[in-house]
Amino acid sequence: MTTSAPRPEPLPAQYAIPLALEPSPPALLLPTAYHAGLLSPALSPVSSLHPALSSQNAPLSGLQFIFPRASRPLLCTPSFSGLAPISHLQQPNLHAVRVQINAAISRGLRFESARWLAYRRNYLSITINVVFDIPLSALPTPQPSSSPLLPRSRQSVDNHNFSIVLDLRNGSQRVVKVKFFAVTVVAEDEVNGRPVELVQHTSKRDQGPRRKPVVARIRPTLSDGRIMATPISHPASLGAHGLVEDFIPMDRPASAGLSSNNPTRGSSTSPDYSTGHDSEHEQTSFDLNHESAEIVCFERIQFKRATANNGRKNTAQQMFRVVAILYAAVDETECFDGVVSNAEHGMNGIRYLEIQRVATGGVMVRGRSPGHYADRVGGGGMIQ
DNA sequence: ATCGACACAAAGGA
DNA sequence: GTCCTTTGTGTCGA
Repeated sequence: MTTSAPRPEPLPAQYAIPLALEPSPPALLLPTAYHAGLLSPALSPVSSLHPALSSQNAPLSGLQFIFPRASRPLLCTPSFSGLAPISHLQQPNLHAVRVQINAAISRGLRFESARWLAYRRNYLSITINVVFDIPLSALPTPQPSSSPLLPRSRQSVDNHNFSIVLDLRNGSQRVVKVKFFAVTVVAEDEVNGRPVELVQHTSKRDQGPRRKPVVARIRPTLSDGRIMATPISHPASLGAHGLVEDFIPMDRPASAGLSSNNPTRGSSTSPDYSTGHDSEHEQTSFDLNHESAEIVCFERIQFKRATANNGRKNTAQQMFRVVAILYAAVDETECFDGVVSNAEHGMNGIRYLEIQRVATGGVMVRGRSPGHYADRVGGGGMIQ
């Protein structure tokens, strides 16, 4: 043990209560906090949790961790603030659909010296949960072809129950049916909004590919009277914790996951990036696994670069923020040049329209080892 | 200074 | 106990 510092000690109790430290609106402690109703008191808790989640759905005062290795400093998360929707969803009956994106960084950040701190080389886990807020009276008719694998309390909801209102340059609007929804995570400079690259590793880390975080397709699911967004996944991609660790990238056919010989030894669930076409397969060809939770979890995310001027006095400290984005995918043919909305091209005639995003406040990202900063003037990893 | 690559070590699971 | 996987981080060179 001459080259490595000892494992970090468990966080002192005061660090495990970000609510008391976070200056911005209340933050999540755990993904399960969504289900405890902490984030959205107007919404009822979900009862159809995956056992791995529900068994740990203890009161937050117990500070239960849903991830292993309790010695890691986990589960401090800055709050994500909602911004104004960029596009508007509605149902065919013109009922407006409000969207709530709940996101948390459940691993990889520390709260130190009154700011959020990350290390470029350490993994982040970012969880996203989406709730489509529709009055019970306006709930769509469930699909008759709902998967028999679904728990009785859940039924998939046809994406075509949702439309998006596109603003056109000529001032008019156009209503387009949603083919499917997707979420992703990006980062940007807190001051100027310029993109900051994130990378996602496989469990092989340096031996595997590094990619941008995938755009994870999700499916609206009627769950106990609410429409939640369930990650579309396949059994091999479910991790040991019951959380989804891997998603169908935009450029991977949905059917590939079912036939891939993705090893499931241990908790390793390496994403398979080898195949490469987009798919417009409707999710009906891809039954929702009954173990899926209503949480998308992006594992092994890293900042590609550090913030500038870390630890230098009399210089402007650069800060990054993490952004969770909800997209609605529509047919490119329906989305002609007059569309004002923020759109990104997918493959095979799909265009991703941003519905809404939520973002953290500033996060300082250190590029070197913790020991480097601990040795600085002030010691103890002082940031100044 | 930053960042990628290589390496070692610690923790946990099989 | 061993062996393997995962991941934090020390170090070095570009």
